[in-house]
Amino acid sequence: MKAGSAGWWKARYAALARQRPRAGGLELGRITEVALRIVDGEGLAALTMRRVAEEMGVRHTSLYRHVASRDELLVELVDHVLGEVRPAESGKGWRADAEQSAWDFRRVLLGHPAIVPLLTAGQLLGPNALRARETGLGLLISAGWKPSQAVQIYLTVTHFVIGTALLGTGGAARGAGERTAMTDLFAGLPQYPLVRELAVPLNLPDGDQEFRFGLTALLDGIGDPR
Amino acid sequence: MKAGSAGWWKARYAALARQRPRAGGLELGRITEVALRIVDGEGLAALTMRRVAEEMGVRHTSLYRHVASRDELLVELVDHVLGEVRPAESGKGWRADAEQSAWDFRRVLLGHPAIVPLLTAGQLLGPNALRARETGLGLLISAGWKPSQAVQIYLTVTHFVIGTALLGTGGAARGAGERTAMTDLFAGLPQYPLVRELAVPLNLPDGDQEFRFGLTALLDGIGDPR
DNA sequence: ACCTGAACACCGTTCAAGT
DNA sequence: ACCTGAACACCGTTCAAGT
Repeated sequence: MKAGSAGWWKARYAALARQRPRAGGLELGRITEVALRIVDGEGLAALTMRRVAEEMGVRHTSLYRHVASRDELLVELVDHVLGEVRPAESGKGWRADAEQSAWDFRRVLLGHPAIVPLLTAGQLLGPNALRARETGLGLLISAGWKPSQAVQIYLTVTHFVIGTALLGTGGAARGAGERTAMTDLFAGLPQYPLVRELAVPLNLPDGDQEFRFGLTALLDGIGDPR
Repeated sequence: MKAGSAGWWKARYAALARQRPRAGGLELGRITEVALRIVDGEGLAALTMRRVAEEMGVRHTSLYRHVASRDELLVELVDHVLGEVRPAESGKGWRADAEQSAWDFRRVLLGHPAIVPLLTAGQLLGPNALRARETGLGLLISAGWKPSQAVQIYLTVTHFVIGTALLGTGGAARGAGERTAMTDLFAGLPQYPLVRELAVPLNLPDGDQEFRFGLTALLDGIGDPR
């Protein structure tokens, strides 16, 4: 059973419903917290089973009593992070709500850049993901969009947020060193005059501004329910 | 020197310019081809140095004579794939050109789904990436967009194409098995009625249709140069 | 100049054994 | 029920040695 698949989540939901408040604090919850701390601080590559175990003062083989694989841990981690997204409630109409939701989703993702690539691994079917989906669709449908349009809009905007988070964090040239290296590189490549001339805005994009530009264009282009 | 960084590419361009047509066919070119074949057929995880070497009838340690690391091989692979993108030449105005470029870029990415995640690793500074960038910016600027606007539009559309390719290939539920598993899952989750009702369009999105919808909205929202 | 063999320092995962 | 120790089958990478 592949971690994160529909079948996997079905078993997972069943386990959650069955679960009694255990004595020593949920072990999986603690593992997830430790994993998130490692990932936030040192990136995804630093998240090894051995490292998590070390942090918890336990042998790495013990973790397999609580989590079936590293992949499964990553799936739990993703839904845990999605739990930080707050439901939109601007009261200013669907477009304002959509904008606020998008910005809030972005805020959460930028807070945990290392887990963003994991959002592309497959369907997001955890409780927090489904809650956000339900809220988003409800917002659009009660604003007058037909269900099929609501799906389209929801997917497009969500994918836009994930895509820009993914490309904004990886793509920007941080630090003065990388910036001068870039100038150096283009200085020796006269065959690309526009690329060279526009090196600064191209390579030091203001992520928030690009996000605002794209989101505005997208929502302008979508228009209003008709 | 981190593979794919500006400094790394500078050295790489210098090496390319210095290079004479070698006797036995470029070794790095052959390595890249073998790597692409593996990746296309079996995914990124199957691309190990040992596997590439085996495919070439050589010991894996020999590869390090031609490529400094696996990361470096991945960077070469990405630019190699970007070489498949064809320059747009519709002759029907900037918007038609932009649409055609976006669809062509999408076509290339869907042809090599396993390398799409690599596009988010950092700046794309290889010769094929810069050529595409130069062409795209030229197209926009000669259509009347100001350079700063051209950069904004170019980045937004490019990121949109990458983002949808990334999320479309990973997100869709392929196959009847996964589809019935999804139905099964939602049947047991009455707390998400909209998610359940709209399970089919949400989880079996037509990637091309979502792409068309989003691209149209984006370009509609961007409008024309003013 | 290029390839080989042995070795190092890591991984994730399994499983019998202990308590 | 939970943790441990040893082991397996992998990785990427380095480097002295061969030709």
